[in-house]
Amino acid sequence: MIIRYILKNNLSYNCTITLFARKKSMSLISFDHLPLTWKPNIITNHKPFYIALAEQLELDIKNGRLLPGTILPPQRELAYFLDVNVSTISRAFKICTKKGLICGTIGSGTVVSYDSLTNLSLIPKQTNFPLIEMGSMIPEENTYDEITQVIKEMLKETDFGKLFGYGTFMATHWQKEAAVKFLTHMGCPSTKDSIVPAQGGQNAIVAILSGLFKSGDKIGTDPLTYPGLKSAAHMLGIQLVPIRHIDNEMSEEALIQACENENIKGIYIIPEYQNPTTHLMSEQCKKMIARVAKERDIIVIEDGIHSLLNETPRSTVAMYAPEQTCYIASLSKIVSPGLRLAYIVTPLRYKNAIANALYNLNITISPFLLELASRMIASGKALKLAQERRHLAMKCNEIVNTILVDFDVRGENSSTFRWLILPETLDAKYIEEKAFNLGVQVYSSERFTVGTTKPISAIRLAITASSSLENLEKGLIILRDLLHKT
Amino acid sequence: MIIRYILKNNLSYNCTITLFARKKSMSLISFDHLPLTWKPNIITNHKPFYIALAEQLELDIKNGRLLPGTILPPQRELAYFLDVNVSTISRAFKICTKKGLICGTIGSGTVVSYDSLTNLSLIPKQTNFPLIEMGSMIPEENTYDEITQVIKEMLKETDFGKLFGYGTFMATHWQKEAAVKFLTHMGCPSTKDSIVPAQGGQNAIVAILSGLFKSGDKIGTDPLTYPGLKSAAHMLGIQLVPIRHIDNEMSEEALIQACENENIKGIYIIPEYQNPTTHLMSEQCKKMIARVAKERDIIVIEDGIHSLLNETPRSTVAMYAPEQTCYIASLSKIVSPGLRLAYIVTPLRYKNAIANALYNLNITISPFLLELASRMIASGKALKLAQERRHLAMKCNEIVNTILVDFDVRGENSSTFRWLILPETLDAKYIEEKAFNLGVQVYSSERFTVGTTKPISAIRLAITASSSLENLEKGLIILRDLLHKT
DNA sequence: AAATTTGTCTATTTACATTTC
DNA sequence: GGAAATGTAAATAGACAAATT
Repeated sequence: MIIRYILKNNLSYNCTITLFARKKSMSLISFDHLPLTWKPNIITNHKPFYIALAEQLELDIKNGRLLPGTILPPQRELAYFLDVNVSTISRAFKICTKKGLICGTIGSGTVVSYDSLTNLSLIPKQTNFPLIEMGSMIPEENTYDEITQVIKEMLKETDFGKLFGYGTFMATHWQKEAAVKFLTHMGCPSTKDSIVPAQGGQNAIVAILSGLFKSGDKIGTDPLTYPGLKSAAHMLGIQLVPIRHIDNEMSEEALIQACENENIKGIYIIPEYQNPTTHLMSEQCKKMIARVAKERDIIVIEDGIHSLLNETPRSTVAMYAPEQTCYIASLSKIVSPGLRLAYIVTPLRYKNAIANALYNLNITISPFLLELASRMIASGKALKLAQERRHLAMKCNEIVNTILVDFDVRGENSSTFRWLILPETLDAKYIEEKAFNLGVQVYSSERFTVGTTKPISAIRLAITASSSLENLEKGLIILRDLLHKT
Repeated sequence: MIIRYILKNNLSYNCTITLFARKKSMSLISFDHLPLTWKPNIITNHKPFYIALAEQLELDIKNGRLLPGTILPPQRELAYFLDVNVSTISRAFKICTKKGLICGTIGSGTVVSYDSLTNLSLIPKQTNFPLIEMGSMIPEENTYDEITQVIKEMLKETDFGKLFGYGTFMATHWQKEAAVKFLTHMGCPSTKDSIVPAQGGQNAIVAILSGLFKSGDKIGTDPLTYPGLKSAAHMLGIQLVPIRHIDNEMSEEALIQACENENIKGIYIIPEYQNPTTHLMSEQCKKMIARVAKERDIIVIEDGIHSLLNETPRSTVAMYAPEQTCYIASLSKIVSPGLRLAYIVTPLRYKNAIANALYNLNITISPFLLELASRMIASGKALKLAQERRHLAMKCNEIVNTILVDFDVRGENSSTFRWLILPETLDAKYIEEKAFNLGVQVYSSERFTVGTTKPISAIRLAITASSSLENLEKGLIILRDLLHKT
């Protein structure tokens, strides 16, 4: 049996003793000296072997027996060790790959994901001690007087009550006009026909993913990206593939490689104020992505979530490759988080699929909120709120720059969050935990990691999330002292 | 080879000639006389065979070459005909099963689904001629003065603007109290801890499905059910299994069988005013479902979408099996469709999973709409609207009963829709088409069918959807005349 | 640059379970 | 009630392709 294996697979181990030891039936020989990084002990319990193996793998990862970054034994070695076929191992690994626990590359092996231990969802934790929130990107407390004002005006009109009927599924003409206007400020060209409204940015992402992709499809992303995309993709069985960066941007070579080898069907990007790195994508990179997308006919999901932090509109990939790009323009972050509204700009060929997905998810959106948003935009109040948001960010950033002057904190002064690079010796996750215990919530790089890219040690600071500038200052000082001490 | 096949499988065809003809290599012999119901012509085009086969099957169904109800040849016969292994056929069939195109039963064979040709989504069609809407269950045009009134009151308060901030993710205490009160009127026991708000009933369904089930899981349903469930399940790769009825209700035997053989993880039911049959579930059946659910530990998704059409609350499965049941209480149909709000009552053990799923889908819901809904409920205005809705239904039903007196039209007089049973000789889908051409939109039974249950010929009439009683009358007369004529 | 390592995919073998007759 | 018909699932065999050495 061993001989057969060697002959058939042209194996050339030079240690025959080891080879002999691999045969399970020779149970007297101990396996202890074998160099396998993982030696699962499978008790099938009448379960199919591949399922039992997958469960054991998951357990061992969750228990910390297998740490992120661990390279698992080659499937063939495991197969031999466990006396089953390679395909059986492969099948078990595939289950865990779909769960985002591991990630395999031909030639290099299978690695335990770096985010396998972080909780995917970023639901703000309930604590029984006061917490300075710099984790979730919840905009500051605000009274939103402009919105109140607009609602008051709306109430004067006789048709007001009708806004609680079903409304037109796809928005009225004038509402779409308002959307087009809004999108112009984000640098995204659009027409009334290309716009579909969704219940917020996350809802838009889920709709695009579920409408244009199917379970098993792959989407390229930055090596660190928005966790909401990760959870949505995970929910739909869509796999994310990190595209290697050069100078903080996707490298053309890596992108093309992902198209050819991984067969990705789309990419997700946040060109302005990338989450979490705060990076602003260069003109050149936008054009490169547009070109590659056109050449390979892949779908670009361009998330303009922070685009209005730019005072004047910058270019978009949607501009350069309108037939490839689904652009998401959310109002939540910029105008008001309670508005739960986002516009999707889609090429005509994808419109039906996206509209259908939205119908499956929500049936329809609130006509009241849609009308409210449209009026906020038409009246210019939406942009005014964006302006205020920028001003607040500036103020917060002054504080950040002062307190964290000794550190490498990436991000423009107009950014509502910053990216604090830690010395390589410091484990970001450890700092997140320590900070939490000191009453400051921040999120470490692991939470944003895609696949098996080992994230640099860094922390995202949502600087406009805390309830006051005083709190921000307090939180930053706690963080600074923690870093100096550690 | 043939001999081997016969020996191995103990086949006992008594016509050797036929058997000989099955061998592909004997290409001179024609296959024309073979009794296969489907003879695919597979051109692989470098695609894997199983994928090519699945695509061909889908094409042939969509093209009408394979009609709903057609029994496909046994997998073994097809395998023989195409000279491949049974498993290859099986794999191809599985792809189409997941798409809802076919449905296989061990022992009985594989059948083309009856809803394989109907468009899953019920997005109201755009027409350039006036259409009397009796298809989509869109509530009538209404001015919703009560809502306007409540918003006016809300505006007077100083904190109003804060309702456009992020709000508390899971609703405030008093909002939950309002929800509990609302749920009491629906007969569903709840506590503040067991309630999670979603953006409307459909959103709630998607959240429960994606939070508690995974791709490949099976859920039992009525043989005819709400199409929104079908599309949501389809989107998530969840398979629906029809549970056979006896006297218009799920039969205990069939339910237990589905648990044991199909391994269903849950069931979806609409006990009050079942969509589309209008059936009110008996006390006995509710108790039976609760008992079986407890015994087998399956999840009951109880959709109370029409429960408030009952003047006084009836019992719920949630009452009898609170640890098994996720109850959905939507405000859209009863209070106002523009409100986009539903409450999910969940057993504690499922709460986290559902909350997480909702976070993945929407991040959060509009605090403004949540507050508005809570006040509508607390002030008793919500129930008043439900009352109005019942009254309107009564008025509409009088008209229905008068005009369609010659027909078998199921449903209480308080129902907002009715179920028109057609003579077996009439094809419901044909009537739907004809009616549409005459300017009346109705939905035929095929749209509600799950799997391969051949639906009875029937049509759902959404009687409160048309814009006026006159229109309803006009539409019904057109329909009556059409039926008399055909 | 060639050989080796390594993950992945398709198709097959085999066993199994349920329904029908 | 037992045999046949029928779909399904697990594990295997073998080929393939990318990455590493």
